Amino acid sequence: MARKKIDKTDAILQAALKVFAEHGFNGAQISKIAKEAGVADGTIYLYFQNKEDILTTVYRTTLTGFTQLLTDRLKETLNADAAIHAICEILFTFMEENVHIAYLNIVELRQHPMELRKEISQYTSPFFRLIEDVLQKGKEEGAFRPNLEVKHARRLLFGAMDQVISSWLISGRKYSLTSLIESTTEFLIKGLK
Amino acid sequence: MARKKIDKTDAILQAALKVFAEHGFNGAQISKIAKEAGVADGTIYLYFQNKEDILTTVYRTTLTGFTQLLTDRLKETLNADAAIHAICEILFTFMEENVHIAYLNIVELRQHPMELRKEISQYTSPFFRLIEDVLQKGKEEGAFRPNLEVKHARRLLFGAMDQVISSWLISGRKYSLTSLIESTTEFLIKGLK
Amino acid sequence: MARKKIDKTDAILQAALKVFAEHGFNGAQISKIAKEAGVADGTIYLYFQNKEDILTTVYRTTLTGFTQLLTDRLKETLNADAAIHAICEILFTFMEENVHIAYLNIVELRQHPMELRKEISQYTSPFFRLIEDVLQKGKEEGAFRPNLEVKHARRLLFGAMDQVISSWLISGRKYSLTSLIESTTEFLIKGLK
Amino acid sequence: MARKKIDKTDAILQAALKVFAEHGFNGAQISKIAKEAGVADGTIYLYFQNKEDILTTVYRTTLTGFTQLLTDRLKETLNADAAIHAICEILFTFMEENVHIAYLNIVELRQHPMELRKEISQYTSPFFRLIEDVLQKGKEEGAFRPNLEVKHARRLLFGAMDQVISSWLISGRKYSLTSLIESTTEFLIKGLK
DNA sequence: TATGAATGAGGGTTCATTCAT
DNA sequence: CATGAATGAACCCTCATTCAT
Repeated sequence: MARKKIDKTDAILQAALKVFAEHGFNGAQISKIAKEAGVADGTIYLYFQNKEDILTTVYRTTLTGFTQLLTDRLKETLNADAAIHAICEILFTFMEENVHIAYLNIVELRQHPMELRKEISQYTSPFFRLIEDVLQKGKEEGAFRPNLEVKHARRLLFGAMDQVISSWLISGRKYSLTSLIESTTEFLIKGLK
Repeated sequence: MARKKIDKTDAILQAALKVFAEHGFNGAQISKIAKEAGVADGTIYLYFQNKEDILTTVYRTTLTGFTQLLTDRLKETLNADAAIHAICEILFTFMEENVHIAYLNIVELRQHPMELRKEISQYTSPFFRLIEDVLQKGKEEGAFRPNLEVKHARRLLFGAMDQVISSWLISGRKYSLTSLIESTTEFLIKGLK
Repeated sequence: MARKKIDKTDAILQAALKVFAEHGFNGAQISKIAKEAGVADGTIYLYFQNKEDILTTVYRTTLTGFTQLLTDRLKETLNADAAIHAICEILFTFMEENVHIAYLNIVELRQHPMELRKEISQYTSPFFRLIEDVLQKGKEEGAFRPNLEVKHARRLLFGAMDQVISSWLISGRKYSLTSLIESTTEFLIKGLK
Repeated sequence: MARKKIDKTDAILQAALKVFAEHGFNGAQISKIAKEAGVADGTIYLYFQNKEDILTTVYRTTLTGFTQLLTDRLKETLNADAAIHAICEILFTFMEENVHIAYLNIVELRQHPMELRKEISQYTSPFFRLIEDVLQKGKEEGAFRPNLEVKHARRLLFGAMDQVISSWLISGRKYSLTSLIESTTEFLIKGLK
């Protein structure tokens, strides 16, 4: 029973991720999501409060999963430079393997009223904190310059990588995203020295 | 007469910029824009084809103005490093002085159907080309590393700066954006070496 | 279930017939039709594509029904003169019993862009062909004059009857339409001899 | 001055006739009529009360002119049969020479709320009375059958001719209307005997 | 739980009419 | 008299949400 409930919730979230990514929040009708999930329109409201709740949940589960993945991987890294490399590698690989999430990110992350955006940023912050931890440790280890403002640096890092991903998507994914890991990492690490 | 027409066009564009920035494209009702501009709903359609046309025009005028400003300023720069500094300075200063444009940028730039997005990218590309020119020249001058892929580097640069601006806006502009010019420039230039 | 769907489709068509007949296509607001049908505005769009689709469907069902009725009746007629009489009788009787259809006919039949008109003429042509068949057979049987141009004669016939109906409606139906069957038939048959 | 006023009134009426005929009442925007007439939108309201007033006036002037023409011609006819022939000839010839009026007739004559239609029928009645006079005289002369109900016969006559004109227009005027005078007249006269 | 038919508020756009110049 | 910019009411259609089954 509980199992069934999770299955259906999942089906809806999967469907929503796809439809949101393809059409954006406004272009994603509930009926489209329902059809994609193989349930009735009304059923969706048994699992979610409203359309916004679906989007929020999609973000939460997605980002939680990604953050967990990154956390695990960072434990294996030996030094700050390797950690930066790992972050970029994990991010690019993950996006190349989960294109819907990548699209959702650029299509939706920036288009909402401040209110909703704050709700969403709640789920990005663990990811951001991971980056900041790496930067902080790198600073303490002497790998990065001592006057580095960690939060600001995190924004520069994330912004740069995010833009690379966006451009790749907008181009229609005509080239490999992971092939850009090395050159991107070089830029980032040098910038932090 | 002609003067009056320009005035009204301008009033509508100003209003539209504000309302689009505050509510996004979908949340911006024509009636809201009209009220803000101090005209009747129908009047807007004497100056613009439709809602999309307003957004497009806002982008065009806005970005054209900014690009012109940047072009002029870049002529005065002596070397590649100074040019990078100038780009960041002009961008941050402009955004701090034109908050609506800044908001519009993060709220709208990425949320539209591909068709409209291509229309818009038409107006961002001159700006991007300016950055690329600087990078190319810097490469040739030996200021940046020789294996730099110009387009990719432009994305890294723009993404990093863009994210700094976004974060500043999302924070509610609680700190000064221009105060971040130096630290941002340092990151960018080092990354390019 | 299916039953219910048909009922609602029918209710909307009935309402539409009435409202179209009273106000014409342009004067017939969807909300008026919805109210008359006892449904919400949006419900109409669950059964029809758009306003035009409603009108088209009204015509189709209406004219199909009438043509069927006439076809059946014509099978029983013995000669050409009787057939002409039957056509007039069926037409006048039908219109007297279905006033809305009569009104719709004169209010709407001729007022639309060519495109829509062609769509509609699709449903009138079976009726016209029935008349033409009668005329052709009458010609062959020697009941009508041999140099009769069938299509032209059909227009004369239909026009004459149609005008009688129109005048009757415009008069406010102050007299009986069916009482004019004999005199009308006499005119038509003599004209064809 | 007075002359000028008439000129402009005329220009507007000519333009309105054309635009109404081409697009129907609802499809005929005031701005279209104004442009066609070579005046400003507002100017139209110096000469007419509103859009409906323009249509009404177009009908009045048009039909008055035609009725006058017919009156003159009927004076020359020697007998009832010749008069019927004359009516058909004048009507078909006039319509072939004034296509806009012909179109206006079928596009508009039947599409209006009863109120407006009665206003218009005011201007058609002189024409109808002319036909009725011919029929009455023919009855008295013994040219037509004695039990002929004049009004009813007029409707049959007019309806038949009107339909021939309509079909001709709808066909795109691919054949000559006047070539149908003889066959039409034959039908009408025989029907009246 | 699940369904999907029904709801009805909301919004972009048109265009007859007005009025300041 | 003439202009045409401005007005704003009106209307078709969409779609998130509800609720009877």
